[in-house]
Amino acid sequence: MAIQVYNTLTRKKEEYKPINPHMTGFYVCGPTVYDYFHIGNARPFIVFDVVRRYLIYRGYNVRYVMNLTDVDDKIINRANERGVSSAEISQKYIAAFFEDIQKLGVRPADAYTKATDHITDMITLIERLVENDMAYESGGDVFFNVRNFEDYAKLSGKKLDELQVGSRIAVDERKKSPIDFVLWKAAKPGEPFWESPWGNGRPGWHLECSAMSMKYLGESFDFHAGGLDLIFPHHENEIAQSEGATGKPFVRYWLHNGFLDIKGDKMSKSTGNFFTARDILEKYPATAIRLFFLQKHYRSPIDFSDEVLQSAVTSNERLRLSYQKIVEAAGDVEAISISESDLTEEEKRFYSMLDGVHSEILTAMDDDFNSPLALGKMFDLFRETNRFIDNGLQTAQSRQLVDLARQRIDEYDSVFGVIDRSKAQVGQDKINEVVSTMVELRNAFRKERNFAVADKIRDALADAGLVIEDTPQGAKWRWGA
RNA sequence: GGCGGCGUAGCCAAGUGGUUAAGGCGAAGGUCUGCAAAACCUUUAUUCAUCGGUUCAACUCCGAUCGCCGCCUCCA
Repeated sequence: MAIQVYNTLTRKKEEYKPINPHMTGFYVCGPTVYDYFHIGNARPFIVFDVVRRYLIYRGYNVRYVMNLTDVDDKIINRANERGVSSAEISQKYIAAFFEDIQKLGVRPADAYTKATDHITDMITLIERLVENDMAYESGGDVFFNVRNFEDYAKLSGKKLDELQVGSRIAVDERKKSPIDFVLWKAAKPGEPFWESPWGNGRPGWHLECSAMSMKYLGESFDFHAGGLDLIFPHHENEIAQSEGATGKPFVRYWLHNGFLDIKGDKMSKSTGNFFTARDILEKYPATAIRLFFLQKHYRSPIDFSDEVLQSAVTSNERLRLSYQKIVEAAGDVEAISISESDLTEEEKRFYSMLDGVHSEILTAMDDDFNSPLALGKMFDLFRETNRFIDNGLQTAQSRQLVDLARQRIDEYDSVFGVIDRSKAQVGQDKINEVVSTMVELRNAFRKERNFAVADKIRDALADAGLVIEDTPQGAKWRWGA
């Protein structure tokens, strides 16, 4: 079964066929670094990283590139507000960006490309467009000549005559057509600028993505992803700039994630209706935040609420504790091969459940990365494995099977990253000794059936975030949620 | 106005022309426990916004209605 992806360009699911069998090119629109990114911005970073991980899991050699847009009106405005340089602003928020995605468990891209490092590539691209009569200079600015690019609006499906041009932004009178967009902006006082054939200036918004994606992934590549709102104009204009210059199809599959809403409204910096990712990370574990996102399909809108996030925290705890239980139950198993004929009936059932879940998870993810369905199957796998363990592991084969389940879970979680392993180890420092002593004391009181004191110890530890569990193997402690 | 999306249990959420409408959270009961915790078991949608239509058969396709949301030139 091949992977099916929903392609915004064709508005249907298509089978994924690599352009180049040796390299899957994947470009994701990254941040404009003028502020901390908010939890809605985090969605594409997380979900497309998962898409990329899944492609890798399925054997594709993915080259994953993300831009850092560090020249832009918003950065300049922010710099002016604070009386610092644009570079200071962008450096600060690039550093913050890396901190935040790292905490969110997003794997690093193969390349992060900064717009300011690629000015000459952008100028070259504009020159090609001018040569092709796809762009024209006017008063130090260079505009894309939309009327000369036949395929314009093929991604967004808009009709040029019906675009309500100027509804939000005043139309520049130097444009040949109001729908033309700027490729190069002449320098204004107090703004960063670079030299160009059209005088000093700076690149327009969409240009860096065209220039950098083609530079690192080739003039035609497989995937380009970003938020729904980027379809128009950003990605539309990228197509125009790229194909207008090369005459080749730019991107095969366009992927767009749905929005994160707050009480039904889009989370947006311009309205002040947002929470930064770093604030949310203060309150919730990253694996719970990931689960929150991945339990909904990436193209659907999500309503952000503490209630739903809290339920993700609870399910995340369930995964975390069950995983630990599975690891402990498997113990240090010897690598013996499982021969099906030696298995008990129950073991056979478990073994075939493992294979059933495996194919269900692959089928789910193959179908346009249906992570909610796949995670549902993973919860099934946990429940079945817990039950299998609870029924008692009599044979070496049984423990071997549990270990196989553990391996499978590790595989799946290499894609999803929803199991919190940060608390897997009980503390190794002084706290460990203190807590162990407390637990021993409590055991002593329990033996004397002095439950009042024993419970008081347990309550005190609970206040410190520690959970005591009395198991058949004795009392254990762990960190709570 | 143009284009696009959505409406499934208390909440979140998969699904889709015909098997019991996944899974998670919550709630209730049970096993285990001194009590808990964790885990497991059972229960929790005769029904998929509403109304029509197509069909042997629709939650799934078509139409209408209501409600919600996004984009329409620098927002993920």
